[in-house]
Amino acid sequence: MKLELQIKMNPSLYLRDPEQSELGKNIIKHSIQLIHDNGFESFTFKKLAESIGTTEAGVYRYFENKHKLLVYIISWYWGWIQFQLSYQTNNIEDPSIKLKKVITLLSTNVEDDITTGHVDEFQLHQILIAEGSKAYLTNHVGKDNKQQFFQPYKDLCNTIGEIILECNPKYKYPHSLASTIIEMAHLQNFFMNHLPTLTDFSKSKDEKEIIKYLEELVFNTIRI
Amino acid sequence: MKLELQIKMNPSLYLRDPEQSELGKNIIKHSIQLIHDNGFESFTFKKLAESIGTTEAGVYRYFENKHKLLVYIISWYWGWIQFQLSYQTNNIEDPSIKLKKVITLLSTNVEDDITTGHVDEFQLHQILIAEGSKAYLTNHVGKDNKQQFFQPYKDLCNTIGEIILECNPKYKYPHSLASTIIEMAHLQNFFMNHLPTLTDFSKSKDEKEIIKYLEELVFNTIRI
DNA sequence: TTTCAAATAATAGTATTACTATCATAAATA
DNA sequence: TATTTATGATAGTAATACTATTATTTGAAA
Repeated sequence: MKLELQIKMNPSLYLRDPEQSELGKNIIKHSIQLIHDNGFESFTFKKLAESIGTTEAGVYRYFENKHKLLVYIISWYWGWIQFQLSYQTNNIEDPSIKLKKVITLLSTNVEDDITTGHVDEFQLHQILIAEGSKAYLTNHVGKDNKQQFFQPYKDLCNTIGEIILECNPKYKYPHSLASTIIEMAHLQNFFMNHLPTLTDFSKSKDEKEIIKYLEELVFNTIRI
Repeated sequence: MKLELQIKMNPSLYLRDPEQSELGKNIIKHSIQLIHDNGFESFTFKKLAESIGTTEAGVYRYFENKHKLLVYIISWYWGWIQFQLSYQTNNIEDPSIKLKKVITLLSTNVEDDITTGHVDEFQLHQILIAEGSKAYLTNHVGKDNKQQFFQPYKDLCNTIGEIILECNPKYKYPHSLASTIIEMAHLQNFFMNHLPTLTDFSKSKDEKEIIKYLEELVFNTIRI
C-alpha cells in the first residue's frame, strides 16, 4: 500500500478540487514551480496554462483568480507543517524540546516530501518566505478571513501557542509569540539572503544561526 | 521663520523630484491618500491622476512606475522615523530608555506632523503596516538593493542595533533584533486589527499591549 | 452499448492596467 | 523677446485578468 498524505482544503478556495484530476494536480505543481522561479507578481494564468499545456480558461475552471490559488498553496503548506509538527513532536514530553522542534521546523529548508507527489515542499518553503505575507496583506483580508482562508495558519499558531503555555503557563502572549516565531523564521531567512545587513547572519548565511537567534529570543522571553 | 523638515531622498527613485513642484507634492499627497484608502494593489497611476486632476502621463514624468513610488514614500517614512528617533532620544543617556522609545515610536500610530505639509504621517504609518514589506518582497529585490533603495531602512536598523549594543555590548544579534522589532511592531498591529487570533491583543486592540509584548521580548533576550 | 453528463480544449472577446509617444500650450528664465 | 521647461491633452500598444461560446473527448449510468 502506498501512503499518500492528503490535506483537507477549504472548498471556498477553489471552483473545482485540484486534487481530483490530473489537470488540477498539474495546476498546483506548475504554479509552485512558476511562483518559486519568477515570483507571484509576474505569475499569470496564461503563463501557467502554457507551462502545463492547457488553456487559460482551463485554469479558470479550477481557480477564480491567482490570489485564491496562492492562498490555496499556502494553506496547503501550513496544513503540511501542522502534520509534520504533530508527527515530529509525537511522544515527546518536554515542551521546551517540542518548542525547539517548532523553531527548527519553521526555519529549515525542508527536503521534498515524496509522499506528496505533485507538491515540492522545498519550493513551497521558499514561496512562503518570499510571498507568504501577500496572502493576508490585501485590502480584502477581512472578507477572506470570514471565509476561513487563514484557518490553517491560525490552527498552527494555536498549536504553537499551546506548546508555549506548556513551557510557561503564565506567559501572557502565547499567540503573538507564536506568530512572531513563524513570521521571523521566514523573514530573517529572506533578509539573510537578500538584505543581509538587516541580520547578523550575512557571513554564514546559515539557517542554524536563525534557529539559535530565535531560540534565544523565545526561551528568554518565556524565561526557561 | 517657518521650519520645514526636508528628507533627502535617493534620486534613483524618481524621474523628477516631487518635492520641487506643486504637482510633485500633489502626487505624494494623493498617493498616500489612495494607497491608505484602497491598498497598493488597487492603486493605479490613472486613479492617482484623476484624483489630482492631472493626466497619467503627468504622473509618469515623476515616477517610472508605482513600485518606485511606493518605495519612495516608504523611504520617506523611514527617514522621518530616523529623525524622530534622534530627536526623541537626544540627551537621553540610559540606552534602555532609548530602546523603549524606539519600541514606542515604531508601535504608536503617530499624529500628523504639521511641519511636513503634503505628507500625512498617520496615514503613512498605516501604509507601512499593510504595505511596507511589499517594498522588498519582489523578485527584483537584489537590483533595488544595489540601487540603495532600502538604505533608510538599513540606516534605521543600524541605529537601533547600536542602541541594543549600548544596552548589552555582548548581545550577538543586534541587527536581527532590530529588524524583528521594526517588523513586529507593524505586523502585530496588522494582526491585532485583521487577524486577531494571531495575537493576544484582540480584546483591547490597544497599541500599548504591543509595546508591552515587544518590551518583554526585547529586554529579556538582551537580559536587562 | 448506447447515451448523456461532465470535463476539457479551442477560440474569441472585453475592460483595465501599465505603460510610451506626440504635440500643443503655458509659465518661467535668460 | 526668445527659448527652455513643465504641463496638458490625446492617442496608442502590449499585457493582464478575466468571461463567454462552442466543439470535442471521456467516463459512468442506463
